[in-house]
Amino acid sequence: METFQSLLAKKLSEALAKAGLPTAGELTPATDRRFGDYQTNAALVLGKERGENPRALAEKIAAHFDVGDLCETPAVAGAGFINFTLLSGAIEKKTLELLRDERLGVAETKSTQRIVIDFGSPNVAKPMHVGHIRSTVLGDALARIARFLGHEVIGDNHIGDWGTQFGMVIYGWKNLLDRQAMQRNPLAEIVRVYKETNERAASDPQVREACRQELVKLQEGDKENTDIWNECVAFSMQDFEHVYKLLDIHYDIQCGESFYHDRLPGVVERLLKSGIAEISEGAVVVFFRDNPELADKPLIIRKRDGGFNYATTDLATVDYRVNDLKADAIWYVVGAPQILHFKQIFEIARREGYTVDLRHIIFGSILGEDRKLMKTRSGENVPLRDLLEEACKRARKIIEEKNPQLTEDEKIDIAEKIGIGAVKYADLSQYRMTDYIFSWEKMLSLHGNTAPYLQNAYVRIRSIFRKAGDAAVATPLWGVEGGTGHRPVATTLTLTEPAETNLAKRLCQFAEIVPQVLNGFRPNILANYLFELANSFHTFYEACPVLKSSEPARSSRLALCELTGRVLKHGLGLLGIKVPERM
RNA sequence: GCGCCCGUAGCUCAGCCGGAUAGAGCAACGGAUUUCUAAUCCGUAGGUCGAGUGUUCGAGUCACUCCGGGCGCGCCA
Repeated sequence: METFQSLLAKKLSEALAKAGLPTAGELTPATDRRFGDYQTNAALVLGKERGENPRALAEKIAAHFDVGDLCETPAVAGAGFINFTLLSGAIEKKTLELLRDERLGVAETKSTQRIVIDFGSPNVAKPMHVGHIRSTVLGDALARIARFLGHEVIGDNHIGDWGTQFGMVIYGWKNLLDRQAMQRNPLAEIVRVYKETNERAASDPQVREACRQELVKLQEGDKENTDIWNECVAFSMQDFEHVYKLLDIHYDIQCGESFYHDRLPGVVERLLKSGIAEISEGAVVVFFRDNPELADKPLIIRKRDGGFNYATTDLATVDYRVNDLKADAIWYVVGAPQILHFKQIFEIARREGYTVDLRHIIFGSILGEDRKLMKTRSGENVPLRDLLEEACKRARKIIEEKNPQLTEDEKIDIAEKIGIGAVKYADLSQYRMTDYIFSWEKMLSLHGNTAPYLQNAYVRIRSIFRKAGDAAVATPLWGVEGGTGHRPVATTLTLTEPAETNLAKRLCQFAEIVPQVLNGFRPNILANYLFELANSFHTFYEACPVLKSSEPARSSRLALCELTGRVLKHGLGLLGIKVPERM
């Protein structure tokens, strides 16, 4: 199914050809309602190229434009814009098509890729905290969207389970462990001894050296240290799993840093052999002398003491993902501070001849309400687990106020959908590059541009269908998955009220918006669209009674409700956000 | 010192490859509910897009300079 935008774009290039003009400019949604629904700047672009009067060119193009039953006669306006206004018949027809389409009009991509998405990546023996939200939630949303568009996605959790910190963890385990505390809350105790060791090591060189020795023993395969390591990983994984369950995050694979341990020597050897790396001051280093940007920024891939670092691991990871997983693209959803690191890694991969499409998807920092950076190390960060539970608790409180008659099970379920949804939406609705100001108030506010606002639109729709009963909504919706379980009786649509037409147009735009998300990795444009859709629905809801209206309006409006509900549910689903039936 | 990111309404933010008179939400103020969930809707007010130069039919968007904030730059990840 084609979108209005692509249909009009096609007609535009036909018109240009008929007018003897080359393809030029673009066809976009109108910037303002006054200008109709879509616009093109083709005449402006051509006017500039050929030194001709843009308005005259616009008139010429418009004259050759075959409107069919799609839109009104194109209008030339301003400096030479051509504006298109859809005919309501075309909107009605398209809306009916969408009702029958389980993909809601969204076309699958023509160039399917196998994409490894590296996101989340918490560290073992460190608590997951607010700083992990962005990578996890953003990566998951991108994975869902890419998958929906037809890509083959492999979500990979590159867990930090093999770093230098394990020297400290093992040292702390051996010297500082409180067995009783360990039984009560294993992860908390591991974190405690790690932190304490960290502090001791900072001031005591002997402790530092001891930690280093423990790390070397672990890397050499020492039995005792390996056992400790295994236990630490297992305890941490339990905590991660709990959080992932709450967040509804699912990975296809979880190849942490330790997974690549055996491959590291081979990476260094290969790079030395090919001359990409060289030995410098005892370490193995890659220089980028012919790259002005990186010329003074070499990358160490083997330390003087023979140890490997995360650069080595990341290089081995590229190998694995390309050679074993057969990835066409790898997306790293990792914070902005690592820009330089990935530039270096990508440059090495390029030198080695890899053609895989490597993307570093960066995002801004998480700031406290004081606008200062939330430190990730040895700070008093809110554990993610507590944060999410707090979100649910606060949602629960509001549910008790608004809807106390719900059953206990319903309240728990709804509180989770609202609380978690609020946290995710607060993040995803913002452009990823913008620094994120963490605020309980904002995150959990149930007013304005928030998940609960969108969820409420869905709930209102569901309420209508519950009230409508069997007579109005006899059979399931064409068995479509993701349908709301009922189908409107309408086989034709009659849009008369402005609120109806606006809502229908909005619904038609879903298919135009979703593919754009991957262009720049911006889930916020989908969030923004859904907010506008919910807004259009609420306006419609206020202005247009559904069940109390008479035919044919009643059936038409039920159809609009049905479709709105499905787009909201599916759209929020692409962001990893669930919708409740009541709230 | 070098590099990257950011600077838009009182606050939090949209604004994709340059397009028409820069948009939302919150807060403020004024309205709307015998109603399918008011967790809502409608309206009013609010701006030198950090500053300046340049590129052109056209700049929040591109280039350069400066100011302010953040991050990063050889053995942590």
